[in-house]
Amino acid sequence: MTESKKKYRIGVEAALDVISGKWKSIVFYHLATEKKRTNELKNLIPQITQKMLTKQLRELERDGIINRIIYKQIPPKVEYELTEYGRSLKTALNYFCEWGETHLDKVYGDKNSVLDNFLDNEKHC
Amino acid sequence: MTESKKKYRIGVEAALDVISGKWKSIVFYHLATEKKRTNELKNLIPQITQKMLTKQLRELERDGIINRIIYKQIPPKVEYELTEYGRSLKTALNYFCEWGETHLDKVYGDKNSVLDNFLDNEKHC
DNA sequence: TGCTATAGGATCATGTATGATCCTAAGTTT
DNA sequence: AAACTTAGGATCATACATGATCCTATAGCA
Repeated sequence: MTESKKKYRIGVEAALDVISGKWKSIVFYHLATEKKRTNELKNLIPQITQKMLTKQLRELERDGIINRIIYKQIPPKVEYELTEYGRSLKTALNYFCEWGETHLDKVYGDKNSVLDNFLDNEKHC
Repeated sequence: MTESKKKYRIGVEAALDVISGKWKSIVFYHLATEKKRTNELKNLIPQITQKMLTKQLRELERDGIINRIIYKQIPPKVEYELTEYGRSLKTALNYFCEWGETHLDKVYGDKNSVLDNFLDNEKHC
């Protein structure tokens, strides 16, 4: 996704370029419900470093998935939200999420033994 | 996907572990139509090295996505086919593929300028 | 005997993604 | 004036994914 005119063989490759990686799907997930400030995201994903978070957000922005909303104030305030285009990814990701949970059930007997319970009160998919 | 009891936050992460990587989706795609011998796959994906192909196939097999069929003969003959479970990924991947093609259209104006035409005669999704 | 065909193992090299740590700007509050 | 707050840049280190190249087993056939 970085080089100009990278070659793809099937659409899946292009989609994976946009959403794969260690953090992107999680960031997407959190933004899917509503827009969030940088620090909110950081708190929702404690293990991510500042640098990685920024990098993922930049790439998602470059790919048109999220908007970056800058408030002119000190201390700085920045919010991120899904774009309309980003929301169009939801359906596909939802199928992926369902399949993934089924897969975890299959591999571990019970998906809840490996799914962090940080989202207990929300739906995962 | 390699460690035992890796932690996930959402199902998407588990699904991505199974199908992301530089070659997996392509291998899956080729097996989605019908089973293939190792060398057939190698020829369909000329850029992949023998080592990488074998590695992807082993991982897909470990994750229950494909079957490895060994014919007891010399020279060796091995075929790979999607399992029933592997076929259950098709729907989700199809959505991903459609979205990916749309994305390429959006980014490059025309997806066909970046999609290798090695599949001209077949559907991409 | 020596060659071919097929699947894949072994070794070493490189590239890309991720991570840890420290630094900055500039208003506001004390 | 000093400390606080927030977003994120800069640097250096490491881990993991991918790649290039060479080697092997074995039966059949020329």
